[in-house]
Amino acid sequence: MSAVKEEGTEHRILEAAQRVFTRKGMAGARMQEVADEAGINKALLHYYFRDKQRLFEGVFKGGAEKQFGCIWDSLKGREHLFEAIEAFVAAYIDRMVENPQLPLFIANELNRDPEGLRAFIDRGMESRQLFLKLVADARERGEIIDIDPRELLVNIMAMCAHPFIARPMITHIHGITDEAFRRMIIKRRKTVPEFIIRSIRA
Amino acid sequence: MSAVKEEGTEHRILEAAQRVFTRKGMAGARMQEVADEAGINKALLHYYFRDKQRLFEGVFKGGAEKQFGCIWDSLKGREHLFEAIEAFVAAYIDRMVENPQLPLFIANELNRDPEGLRAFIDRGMESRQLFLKLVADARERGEIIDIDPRELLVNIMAMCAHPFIARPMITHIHGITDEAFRRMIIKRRKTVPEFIIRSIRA
DNA sequence: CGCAATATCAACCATTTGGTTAAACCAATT
DNA sequence: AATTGGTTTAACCAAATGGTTGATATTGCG
Repeated sequence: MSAVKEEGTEHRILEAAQRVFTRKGMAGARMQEVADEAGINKALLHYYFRDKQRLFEGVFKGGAEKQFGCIWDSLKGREHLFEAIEAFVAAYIDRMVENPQLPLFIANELNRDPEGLRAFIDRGMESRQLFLKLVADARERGEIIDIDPRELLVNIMAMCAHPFIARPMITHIHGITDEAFRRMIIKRRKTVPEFIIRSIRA
Repeated sequence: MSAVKEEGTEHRILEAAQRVFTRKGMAGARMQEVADEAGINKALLHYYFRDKQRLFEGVFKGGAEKQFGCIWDSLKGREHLFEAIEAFVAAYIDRMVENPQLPLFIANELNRDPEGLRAFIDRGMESRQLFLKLVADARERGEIIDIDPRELLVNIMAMCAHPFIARPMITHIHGITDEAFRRMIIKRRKTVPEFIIRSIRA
């Protein structure tokens, strides 16, 4: 039994599929390419995941949903808004560094089929409530200015996700290498929370 | 001659193609669907635009490139950073309101083929230089804190573009209607510059 | 071992899809 | 009216693609 097989075919398929799907999107991904990347036969793909749609869902559940759940969870147990923002941004960026293609992939598939992926979004609902409460508390204590908390959340997520979505544009327009881009991202774990907090502090 | 024909077949094809391409992406778009949407035969598509790639380029040049050029141009002639930021954000959001699917489409195609679309990005280079200069000037006058201007530009673009890219996620997680989303966007023409300027003002 | 269940594969099939062809249409010109 | 040029169409084609089948390994177990 080869070392490759030991890893478990199903898991290997999911990893390959995630790479291909995030690279090419649902429409652009080819079953043959997934099979090749997993080092197996195309028929075996349909043996484990009946069709493309189910394979896609498998990838989405195992990858995207878990990653984003992780990000939302970083808010849990926080008692102060600023601390929560720092944790959220750090978690967001760390997850994106692990899988830089993810945000664009998710944005795409959410646009393609907004209804079908409700469950994915719902996982963040709980943490969203907590975030709103932290904002309200901070506002009451006079620590921050009056700001629409929903807009604040949009801004935070925008600054975390967008560099990964617009990466080719950013690297090219600023004439920086991939390595410099990586350094910029790492720096943003600190600068983004600073940027946000400076903007809302009373 | 019917009123429809009067508009010019080529132009009508481009409009239809832009709708289909931005809705489905390059890989997901079907030539037949473009033909249907333009109310013409599929063969006629190939008569005007030899193949899918050329049709895509036609759409990109006529749509995306023009739109983004417009945004960059809003910086021209500005003398003060804050004023420039206000103009840039307003132009960015206005263009996106006109064509909400555009940022996701561009992000996708730029990722798919970073090399092939250099010309598109290059159009912004001139304005980018101006932006850097405005930041340096403001810094010298002590009006703003010390901040990496490239990161600032990333943040600005992130806050402008991301709501359109993550729209399904935002509307669902905040439980708002399309109309409420539209209002939020309009409001952001003011709140985003405020947010940014508050954050960088010395 | 022998046998049943699971896993894997090569070859195949039906449909979709980008692209072509040859003929018809139509408006202007001779 | 006949010619000519650009425009439009229906029918067609080859390649790509998602999915199936039936046979062949491989594994676990009595």
